[in-house]
Amino acid sequence: MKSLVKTIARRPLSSYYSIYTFTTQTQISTIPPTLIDDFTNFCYKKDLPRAMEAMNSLEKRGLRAASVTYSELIKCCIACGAVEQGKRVHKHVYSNGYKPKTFLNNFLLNMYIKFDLLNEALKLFDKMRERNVVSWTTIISAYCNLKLNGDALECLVRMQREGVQPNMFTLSSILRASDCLGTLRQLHCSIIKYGLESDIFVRSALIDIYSKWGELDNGFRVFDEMQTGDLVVWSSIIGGFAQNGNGDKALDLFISMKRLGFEANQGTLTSVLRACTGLALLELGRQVHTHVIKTQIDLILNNAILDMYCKCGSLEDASSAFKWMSEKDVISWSTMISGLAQNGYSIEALKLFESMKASGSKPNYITIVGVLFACSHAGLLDDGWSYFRSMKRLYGVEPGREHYGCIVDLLGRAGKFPEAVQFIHEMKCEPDAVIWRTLLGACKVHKKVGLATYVAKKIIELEPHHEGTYILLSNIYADAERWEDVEEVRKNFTGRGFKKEPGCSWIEVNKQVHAFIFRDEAHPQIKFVYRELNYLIERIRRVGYSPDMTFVLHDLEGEQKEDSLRFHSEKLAIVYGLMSLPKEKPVRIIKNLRICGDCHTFAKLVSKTEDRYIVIRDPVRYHHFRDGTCSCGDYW
DNA sequence: ATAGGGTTAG
Repeated sequence: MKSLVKTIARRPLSSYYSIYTFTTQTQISTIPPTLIDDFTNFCYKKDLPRAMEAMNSLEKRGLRAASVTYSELIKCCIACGAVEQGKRVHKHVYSNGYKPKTFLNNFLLNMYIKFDLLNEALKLFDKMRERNVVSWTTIISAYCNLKLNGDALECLVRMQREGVQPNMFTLSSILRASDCLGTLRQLHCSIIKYGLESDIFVRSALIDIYSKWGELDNGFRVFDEMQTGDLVVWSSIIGGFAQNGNGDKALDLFISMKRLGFEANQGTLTSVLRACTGLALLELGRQVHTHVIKTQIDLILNNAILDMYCKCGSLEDASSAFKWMSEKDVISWSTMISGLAQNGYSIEALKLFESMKASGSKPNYITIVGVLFACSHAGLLDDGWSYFRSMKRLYGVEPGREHYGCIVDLLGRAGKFPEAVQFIHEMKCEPDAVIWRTLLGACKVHKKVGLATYVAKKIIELEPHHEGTYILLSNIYADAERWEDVEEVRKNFTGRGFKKEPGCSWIEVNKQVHAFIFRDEAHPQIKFVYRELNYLIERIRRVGYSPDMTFVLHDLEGEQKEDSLRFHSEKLAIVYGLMSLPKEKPVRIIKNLRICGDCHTFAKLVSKTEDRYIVIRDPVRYHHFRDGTCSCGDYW
């Protein structure tokens, strides 16, 4: 009403009367300035319903507010997710042949993108007279979000041909669209050319994308030259190392970041947890968990916590964290199912899968991998087959390499070799080295030397540089005491410039990691460890232990053979754990190579004679030793 | 007005 008085007061007295009479006849809304003011106020107050009403009234009278007012209203529609209202605004803005300014069009573009209406946005975009860098960036980032990388890159060319130069917004957004390293390098060149490398958004995007393309070195270079950075840049580089299996470096950087006074958020801590997961640092991971539990845990962080506990072999912690989660998504369920399966709790994993379905959560590709893995791990041939055969129909998931791999494993473990080979040939995709190596693993378990030779040849054709293949094959020959063949493989292996990676096992004691490397005597207490180990071997010899010589890679003689077995790194780590941890604490060992049969027997017997719970994580499987048995059922 | 990092398998 205030504005009404003002307007009227400015007019000469005669027209005051005429307006007054006029309004009483045709309702108050004919007085335009009031309406526009009200409209503006409603928009700024985010009162969508009344703003829309006011806009309709304006429209009826062919009136229009200022562009900023409309942009406020569009923001309001976006915030409320009001699609229909948004479209009405669009129509109104364009009514009576009016041509809105570019910035208002950009607001409309942005609105359609936020509403996932790319086509509407494109229709508008094509009609716009002027398209500035914001218009282009809006479209490009929409393409990037939809993973339409080609379209995004094409836009980058088109905009420049129209004379619009990309800015830091454009480039930080389009980096994700790199379809190969070449593209990435070209984009990086453009960034340098436009002098945008120091922008923190561009920097974090560069670090991230280099890391995703496996060239973290380049990402680190960008990071290292940094003068100014923020939490996201730090998180990108920490995440990069964590995702590329360099947990050490990730944790180092995390410490540097903290020293500079940055407070980690949930995103950063998710990466830190992933680093703990990779290194199997249960105690450090637990520390992160207890820290975040006091503040805030979102779904992604919670999932990372679950995974950390599973991969550190502590299913008790994982299950309880899972139970307390207020919200669970497919990833939570899948993590838990795979975690149980990998740790040898197949039945529990399958039960959890049933609960998942009952909860209404829809299994995805990865969930089914976990389910099939559970079946193959426990040798549940029939269940595995039936899940595999019905996955498409029941869950809409087309079988892929990983699923085929599980079935090959399932058949191989069951000793059904003709079926496994036939299955591989009938798969819908070309068998790769991973599939054949699965079969090779089964050959080892069932001592199928002949088939192993054939399979290994296939693998070496496909992947000549994979060390694991040679080691596996040589062990298969050693098993069969075919020493000439062992020597042949060894020659082939070293001839290609490989060296067998030394076995390394580590254990976390009192927030410190103690690593033991085969034939390495650097550990300060190594003498005591050896002494204890000898006592221990004597004790378990009495309950029937005799070193199993077939697990020595090279053809050595008698005593020497036993010595090299005796000092396998996991035995040293186990002994150290027994010596330094209280009896009720599990001895958790992590190692870089697969566990050998002799160490496996050793661990089983020790768990019995010493009455200890021992967990060993090797690169592919978990072994929980309790009371003389292992969760893997001696099948790995 | 437009932009960046975090979770499941292999």
